[in-house]
Amino acid sequence: MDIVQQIRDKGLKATPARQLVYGELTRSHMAFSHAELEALFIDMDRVTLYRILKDFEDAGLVHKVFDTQGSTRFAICHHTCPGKHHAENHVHFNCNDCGKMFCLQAVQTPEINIPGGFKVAGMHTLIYGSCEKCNHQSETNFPVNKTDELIE
Amino acid sequence: MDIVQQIRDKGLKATPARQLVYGELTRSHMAFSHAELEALFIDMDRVTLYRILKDFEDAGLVHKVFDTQGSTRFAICHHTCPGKHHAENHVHFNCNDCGKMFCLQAVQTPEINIPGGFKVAGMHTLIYGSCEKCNHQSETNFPVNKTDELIE
DNA sequence: TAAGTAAATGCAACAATGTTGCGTTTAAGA
DNA sequence: TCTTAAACGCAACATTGTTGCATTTACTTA
Repeated sequence: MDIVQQIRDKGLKATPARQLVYGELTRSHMAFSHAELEALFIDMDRVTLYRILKDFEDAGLVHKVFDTQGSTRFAICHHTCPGKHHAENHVHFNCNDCGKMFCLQAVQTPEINIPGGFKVAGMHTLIYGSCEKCNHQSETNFPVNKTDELIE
Repeated sequence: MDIVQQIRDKGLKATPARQLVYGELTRSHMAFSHAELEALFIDMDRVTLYRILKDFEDAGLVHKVFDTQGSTRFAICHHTCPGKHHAENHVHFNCNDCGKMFCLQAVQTPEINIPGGFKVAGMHTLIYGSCEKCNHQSETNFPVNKTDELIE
């Protein structure tokens, strides 16, 4: 299904700005910060971008996550989220070196038991370390080749 | 060991403000936001509080965590952290109702395997739901008694 | 216990991130 | 193509955190 239709299906108008943002997010498994998107779409108004991300989140198109620095990031919802209540039951990986954040769709958040009177509703799992690209670069210590660009 | 000595042992001067902050943090297993501490110590300068928390973090006295809203919180390091590198291998619980955040010292972060070329350095586990107090209040629906104040 | 000094504080100013109000423009259905 | 609610662009504001600098204070040592 095309991008325009996916946006419209959520009751949102498929404006050019929204198509750009949604397109970028769907094309990768990355969680983007506002700053990253702003740098990508330099003509886009700052406030408009904030509102697009908020609207997408409310519509269940993207989910909001926080990286190891506490910065807000947005990533596409691959498993359709029912409205504002995001399942978001997968794990995120944050690279300490390049700062990029990956959605590991395939990895579910683990089960965990906690003591005390806590009623558990869900959990966030954020793994950090080195992503493949950075990892590889630091080991080999010479410029990586073009194929590495395809990893993400 | 007393608070003054613990602060001095990290090479920091045990000023009144630092004693107040460190005292509050040690007395509970809670992770405090800057705003919560500011409300607690109304005469304390905003910037001073920021610097105290930063100094404590650098010294390994407290660790920084982020709650489900992405807000920064600080909690005491119960297992002595070597300088800036915090072990912080325990789980945190964030109450959706009262917003408070608890350090579950007894619960270690689970083991997890992830695919791809990621090199894992560590992980953050944040569980959310209802804390005992809020949980209990919503069930009973009448004012809780004084003993509930002791739960934390 | 007084003096010297590096560290900590308080204040003002600034920076980054996010929100709100409002007038203008535009997507999409009639 | 017309209409209109939704989205946008801009300015202003709010919150959170940082930096520079002059003043004060905790701790050392004499």
